[in-house]
Parts: sequence; structure tokens; C-alpha cells
Amino acid sequence: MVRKTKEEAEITRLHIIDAARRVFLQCGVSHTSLEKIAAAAGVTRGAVYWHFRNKSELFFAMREDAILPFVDRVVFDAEDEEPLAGIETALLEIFRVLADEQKTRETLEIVSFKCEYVDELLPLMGCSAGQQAFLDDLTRAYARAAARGLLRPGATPEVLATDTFMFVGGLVKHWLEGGPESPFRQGAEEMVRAHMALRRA
Amino acid sequence: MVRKTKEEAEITRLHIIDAARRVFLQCGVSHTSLEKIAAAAGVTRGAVYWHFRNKSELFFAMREDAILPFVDRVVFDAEDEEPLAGIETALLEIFRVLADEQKTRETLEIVSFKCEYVDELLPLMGCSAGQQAFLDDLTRAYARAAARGLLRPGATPEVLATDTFMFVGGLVKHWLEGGPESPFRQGAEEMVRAHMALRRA
DNA sequence: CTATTTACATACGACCGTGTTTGTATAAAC
DNA sequence: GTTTATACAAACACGGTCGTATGTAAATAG
Repeated sequence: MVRKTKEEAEITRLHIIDAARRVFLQCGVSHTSLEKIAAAAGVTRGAVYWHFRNKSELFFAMREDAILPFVDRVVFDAEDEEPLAGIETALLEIFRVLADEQKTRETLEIVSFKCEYVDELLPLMGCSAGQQAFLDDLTRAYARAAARGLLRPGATPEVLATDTFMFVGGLVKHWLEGGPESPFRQGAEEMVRAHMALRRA
Repeated sequence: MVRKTKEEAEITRLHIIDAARRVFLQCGVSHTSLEKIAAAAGVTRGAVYWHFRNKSELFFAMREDAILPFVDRVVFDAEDEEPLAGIETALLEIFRVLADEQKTRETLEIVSFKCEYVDELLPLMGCSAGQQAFLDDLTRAYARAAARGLLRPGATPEVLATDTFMFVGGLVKHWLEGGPESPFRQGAEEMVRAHMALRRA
């Protein structure tokens, strides 16, 4: 037994999180035993139980590791001269991250299709906090666009924001569930631009 | 042991499916044992194994029991004089069914948030068949609207159909994940009408 | 340099869920 | 009216998984 330094222990921790993500993605969270994760990480269950109290805590750690940096990535410029372009940029950024960053994509795939929202996971169904903030950002951006007369007549900021919110939710879902060859994945950028074009004055 | 008639046996089968839906919804598919389902149905595992080979088959039976009648419910009139109104009606019908029919709603909740798409469930991720047909129906309806000059200029049927497809996907998701008091649930009808209003000439 | 804590590996006990097998009373078939 | 198939209940055997307890060598604290 070679006792590790603090730095090496932290690396072990990250390896376990990485392994958990891989196994979660392949087997689903429920059908993943800590033994599988440990094996995939090249350690034993002892190491896993040392770093995490149970599978639930490991799952949350894995989630925060990838999701937190993701929501911070999509930001809106509050003083944008062209709010609609700002929205478009933000939406495009979402799918750029999905395409470019494997860790984020895999984690979103797990929380979308490879876990069951019951008991301890129930509260984070819909990620209430982040989602609502995103919708609020959209509403404010559309309101700024309305103030500048950039919106097509007859559309209120609230309605447009909700519609865009639903569009993003649906596109992310279909983007994730389709494989790399999926038309939704290939055409995401075009669809975002077309969606925004629909609301310009 | 009171041997049942064929009719009574069929009732038992439906009771088991009903019980499965309730327990799946509360515990998630993976954390639901056949013992739990049997108890909820007032029978033993013996009855469950008599009617279904395993949990997987029971899950599929439960799904077909509610989903098949659902997709058939949303139809498009191919000869509609007002294709946009037809689309709107079809979309409204989706959320009417979700609101009115508990069985359908609960089943959709299960397949959306209470099961993990791995192994045998992997192929039905995204319900490839039904979804694609719905998108095709939308595209054809928008094409008919385009032929009649009902669409706002600059929008192609394909783009509008995809946009509506994403909208529906997102709205169904948020509709389901919000509780009965959710603003997405209350305002679904209004959001559908607003969505359609955006594309009229 | 000693004592203690750390970072794991290993071993243990217990429970659960699964699939199957066997039992059985009755409905249905002939 | 037998016979057979049905519709379950009850019992069994099995492996998997969990949490914990224990062991241990090296890092760190003093």
C-alpha cells in the first residue's frame, strides 16, 4: 500500500469522477455499481468510499464538475447594442460547447437520459435555478430589443422569450438524443439563426 | 387458489400494468422491484411472471398501453383549407390530452424522467418512429400553408416545421417537469397560439 | 524521530432482487 | 366426467451490491 500525497489523492478523486461519467453514460446511473466505477478508475471501492459517501454524492460531484462551468459559459451582455445578436450568440455558444466539450456533453447526456429523477434526485429535475435564470435573461434581452424597435410587430418580449426557451429546450434534447450524424446536430447552428430571423422586425 | 377465468386474468394483467405505472412513477423504473409492483397490484410475483417475462417486458407493455393511443390522437388533416389552424389544433390537442388523461401524462413522465435509456431501452430513445412522422406531418402542413400564401415571407416550411418541432419538444418537457401549478402548464395554450401567430403572414 | 493521520485495499456480513421451480385449485377442452 | 391447461401462490437458490470494519504503508505533523 503506497500512501499517496494530497496532490495524488486529488488526482485519484478526479479519475474516479471521470470513470463514473463513463460508466454512468454506458450503464445508466442506477445500474452502475461502485465496483464498476472503481474498476474503471483502476482503484477499489475503498478509494471510492474514501472520497465520496455513496453513489449519490459521487453523482452530484460529477454533475457539478461539468454543469456548473457550463451555465456560466452562456452569458448575456446587459448593455448590448444589438440584443437579438446577443441572444443568437448565446444560443450558438450552447451548441458550440455541446459539440466541442466532451465532458459537458456526456454529463448532459447522463442527466437527460441516463438517470431517474426520484428521491434525492427529484429536486434537481429541471435544474430549477439555472433554467429560470436563463429564461429571465432571455426576457430582459428581448425587452431591450423591443425598446430599440428591433422586434417584429405584435410580439411581446415575454412571449418571444418563452418561445425561445422552449426552442432551446427541445433542440438540446433532440441534439443530445441524436447521434453525431443526427440532422439536428448538423443543422443546429442554422436552426438557431432561422429561429432568430423569425423575430426580427 | 381460485383459478380465474380468462376475463379475470386479463383484468389482473391490467391491474399489474396500472400498479407498475404508479410504482415506476414514484420509485423510478430501475429502483422498482417486481415485488413492489406485485404488492401494489395485490398479487404476488408469481402473477407478474405469469403475465410478463420480466420487468422490461412489463415496462414495454405499460408504455404501449398509453403511448400508442396518444400518438394516434394527434392527427393532421391533409386536405385542410387552413393548414396553420390545423397545426394549432393538433398542438393544442397534445396539451389537452396531457392535462386530461392521467394515464398518458404519467406514462410520459416515466419515459421522460423516471427511466434510463441503456441496453434494451436504448433503441426507443427519442421514439424515433413517431417523432419523425410528426415532424414530417408538420413539414407537409406548413408546405400546404406556403402554397396558399399563409406564411410570413422569408420562412420555408422546413425551417418552420423544425422550429415548431423543437418548440413542442421543449414545451412538453417543461410542461411535464413542472408541477400542476407550473406556469408552463397553465400557459401552454397561450404559448401555442403565440407560437403559431409568429408565423402567419 | 516518533506519533498520528491519511489514502487507500481487503475482508465481512447482510440484504435484496431475480429467475426458476414446484404446488394447486379451478376453468376449459374433449 | 376425465383430462389438461391455466392462473396464479409459495418456496428456493443464486449472485450482486451495499455499507462498514479492519488492515496497512507511507505521508505528514509535532
